[in-house]
Amino acid sequence: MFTLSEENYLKAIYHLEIDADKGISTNSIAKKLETKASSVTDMVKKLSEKEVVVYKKYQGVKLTNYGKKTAANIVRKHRLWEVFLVEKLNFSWDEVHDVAEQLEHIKSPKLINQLDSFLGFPSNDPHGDPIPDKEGNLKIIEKSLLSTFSKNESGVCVGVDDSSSEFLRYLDKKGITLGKQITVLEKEDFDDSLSIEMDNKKFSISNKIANNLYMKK
Amino acid sequence: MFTLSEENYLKAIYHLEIDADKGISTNSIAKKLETKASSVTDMVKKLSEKEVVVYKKYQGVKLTNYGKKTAANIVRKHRLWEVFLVEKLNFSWDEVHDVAEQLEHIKSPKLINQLDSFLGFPSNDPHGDPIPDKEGNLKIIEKSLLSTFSKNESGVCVGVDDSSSEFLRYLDKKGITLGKQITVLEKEDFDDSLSIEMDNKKFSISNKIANNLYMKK
DNA sequence: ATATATTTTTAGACTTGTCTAAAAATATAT
DNA sequence: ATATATTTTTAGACAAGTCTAAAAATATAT
Repeated sequence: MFTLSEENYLKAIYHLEIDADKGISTNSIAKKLETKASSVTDMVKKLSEKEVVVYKKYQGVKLTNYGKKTAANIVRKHRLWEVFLVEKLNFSWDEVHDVAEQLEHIKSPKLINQLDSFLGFPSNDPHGDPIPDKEGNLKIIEKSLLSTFSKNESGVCVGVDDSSSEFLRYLDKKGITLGKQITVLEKEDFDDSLSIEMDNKKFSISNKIANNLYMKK
Repeated sequence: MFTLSEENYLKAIYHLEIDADKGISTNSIAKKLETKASSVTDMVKKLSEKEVVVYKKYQGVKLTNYGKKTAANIVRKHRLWEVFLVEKLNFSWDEVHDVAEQLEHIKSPKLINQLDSFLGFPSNDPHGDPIPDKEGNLKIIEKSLLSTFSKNESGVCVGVDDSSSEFLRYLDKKGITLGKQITVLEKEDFDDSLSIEMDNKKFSISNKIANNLYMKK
């Protein structure tokens, strides 16, 4: 069994490992959890004791298989709760994160399995992120940032990189939601902004936005 | 804002105050929370600092209005989650307690209000206990223990006193659920057991059982 | 390759919530 | 009313998780 704090560390390391394949540095964990490097060192030793990470001084950490599975289960809970909040309790996608952050720590296998079934076994959360299965496996889908599209390319919005309230509310304002078909009409060289077409309407978005939108071609 | 531990103390004191009207003793809190009297003294001082209880050395504690409201809100959350687990996730009434004990500490007013609405604003939890409203008010209903019924008296089961799994599973086995009409046919003097009629069937139950069943006449 | 900067770890301290053992206050019994 | 028992509080300790400041290791730059 893991404490709330241990679970948060596991989840942070899990997320960091997804984009970086090498050992995860003490500092990167500290940054992600908004804590101090010294605290990370302390905790990492405990996690190593519990055999969820491999840790060698000054070399960073790496999740063991057991650690990966444990972390994936926390992420699974987080994302299922997010679906619940949006689908059943009328939360909008920019409001779910903080609550799911609490709910993910509830311990009850029955609860999460029943919730999964109640929600119809969803495969993605409200931000398009995949929900790990019971064994902790993630189905990675082919996706690319809208900012990488070239002129006249077209695709469907399947996810967001940044899940901050500000960004999500901006998307709401523009009518950009998961499932929307978007076509790049023009790329501006000087600021990398894009002219796009969506719902038969044309408008332009900045590079910063395009750089946070995942598309399926 | 209150810590998990503080919330548990508040809830314990709240429940103890419901049947005892005087100051709640250190020992009774310790017993309820399965902790030591010295720990209770420590915590009670903190709660007193936070103005949720009035505490005088050796005199026990009493919730302030603010404390009562805070505690009622935790109970409200607990009972709403219990309804959710039974009605939506197919938990049986003997399985909900431990999970609700965790869920009651989730902090999000929107969550609990939406949950309330999603459940259709229930007034009682799966054990028949009333759910406090947003202001912390409890609607106390008129109810009496089946053990106090006299011969030929009849009523509807509206709650249980003991919510232990063992007791609830016994009731399931006998088919006794909330809403069932029960008539006392006979009272045995030597062991205070009752012969009752329910669903056109006659059977007998011990005094211990009758002493844990709340009825509405 | 050596000096400098950065990262990581260690050492020691602090907070929260708990405990044991002993002291103090209150309650009970004869 | 005095002795005895019970309850409550205090004092001091401990574990978990965090922090600051200093030391040690590693990385970077010229």
